Amino acid sequence: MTITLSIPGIAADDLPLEEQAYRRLRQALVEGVFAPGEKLSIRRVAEALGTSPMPARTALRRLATEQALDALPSGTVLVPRLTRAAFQEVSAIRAELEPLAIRLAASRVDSGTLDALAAVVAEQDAARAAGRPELCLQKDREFLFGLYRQAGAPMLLGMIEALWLRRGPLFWEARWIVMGSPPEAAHRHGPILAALRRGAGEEAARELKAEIERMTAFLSGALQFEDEVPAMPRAMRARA
Amino acid sequence: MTITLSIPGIAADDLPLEEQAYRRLRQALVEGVFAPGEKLSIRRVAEALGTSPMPARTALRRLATEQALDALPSGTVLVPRLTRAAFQEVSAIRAELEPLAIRLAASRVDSGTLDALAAVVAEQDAARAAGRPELCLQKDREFLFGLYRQAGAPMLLGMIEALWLRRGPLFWEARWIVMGSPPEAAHRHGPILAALRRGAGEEAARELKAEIERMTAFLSGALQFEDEVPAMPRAMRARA
DNA sequence: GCCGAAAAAATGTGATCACAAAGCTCCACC
DNA sequence: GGTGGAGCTTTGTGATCACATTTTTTCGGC
Repeated sequence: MTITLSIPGIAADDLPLEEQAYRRLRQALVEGVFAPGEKLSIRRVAEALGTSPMPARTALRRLATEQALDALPSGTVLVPRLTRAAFQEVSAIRAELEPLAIRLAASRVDSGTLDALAAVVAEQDAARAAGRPELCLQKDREFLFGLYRQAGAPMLLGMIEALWLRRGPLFWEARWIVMGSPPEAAHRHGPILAALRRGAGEEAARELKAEIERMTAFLSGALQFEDEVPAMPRAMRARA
Repeated sequence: MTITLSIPGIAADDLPLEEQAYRRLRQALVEGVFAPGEKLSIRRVAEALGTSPMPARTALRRLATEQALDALPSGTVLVPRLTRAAFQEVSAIRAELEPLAIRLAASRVDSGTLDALAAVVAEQDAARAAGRPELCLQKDREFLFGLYRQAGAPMLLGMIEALWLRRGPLFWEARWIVMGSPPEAAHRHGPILAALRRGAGEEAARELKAEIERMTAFLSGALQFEDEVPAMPRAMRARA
């Protein structure tokens, strides 16, 4: 029962079903649609996606391979619980890789791109002032990845994306905390931009590293992790 | 036509065929069985493995996901050519992540493990003296990963393994160069061990970083990369 | 001899089926 | 009331088939 969802000529989604499944699952993971610890069975996901089990199976395997999902020895795959240790591990790796990306980008970025990034920072500040946390986080991501893309290092970019994916659900839950947090916990991208304009890549990298470590310390104190929650809520959301 | 290759009770390879295919392909990649740029079709690999196309397909996809293989837009997968830029990118990432692993391991290793690692270093020196490059590289890997495992950081370990996998074929080709190289190009693990015994994790990390950067600079000058070879040999090895 | 179009082969994708193992349910029995 | 096991359900795995697309080969024409 294959149902074409849109006119084949117009649609941009002529991608393989497996790719669509992968992206939708990935998006759902970032958005925190699934509860940590929830089992994702191939057939259930396939049904939710309206496809045969095959694309779902491949997509789930891909996500498990990049550790965005955990795999049981039986083969069953489930949404990982981000423990405190895992959060700190992800943060420690970020604190090494993202400054490296900044250093690489520093010698390649042009002033036009820096202007565009400055605009993103301004939009982020506006979003924060307007009390729109999800837009604020989106702009934050836009700024950083816009910069990382300039590094011209595709593998590094992929690894950083995987880290963000892993951290995704937790960070999404934490957005309200971030909004109501004291000023010292807010991202400060201005100094990074300033350093880059001066061509001081090393300094920009140090700024970012400090920012990540500051944010990690704050969240580490503000968040309650999966391994510290006595009872698991176990939400039953089958949508994908 | 499913042929059980060994007695089900005794064999340790009761793993899923997909897992076996994945490991064999991975091993083959590290050993440089495939020529860079060689296309690996699902059916050909499946035939070489003696299975149906399905496990081969999943295994190839997994390897492509972790960027151990390149994927064409058509879906065809091929052995990546390690360009100079890619080699330097991998090295730059290694120079950040592996020292981090050392730092994390520093506060957790016990002296017994350090003794065992010292033995590995001794074995490596012996292998070098005996002119056995493959054993020497094996011991090198054994030493470093033995240390990284102590970090208690599974994601980090997985990322480092992926980096080594990507670098694998090239490094394998380079083993003769490394053997005949001047002393300043040889790995020096002694100082790392010494620093760890003193509990100076930061110093050990700096040592390793310097070692990786030294090695990178040397290989960068000694090796001829895929993007710098005028004609591609295009070996036809179908074995898996 | 060389270029290009048509035919043929090969390839990736996805659906469906069969099967074995793991998990769960429910009821009998202690 | 608690426990254990039989039976059913669900799950992952792997094979096979059909189909559309891409790639290669081949052959005709310039």
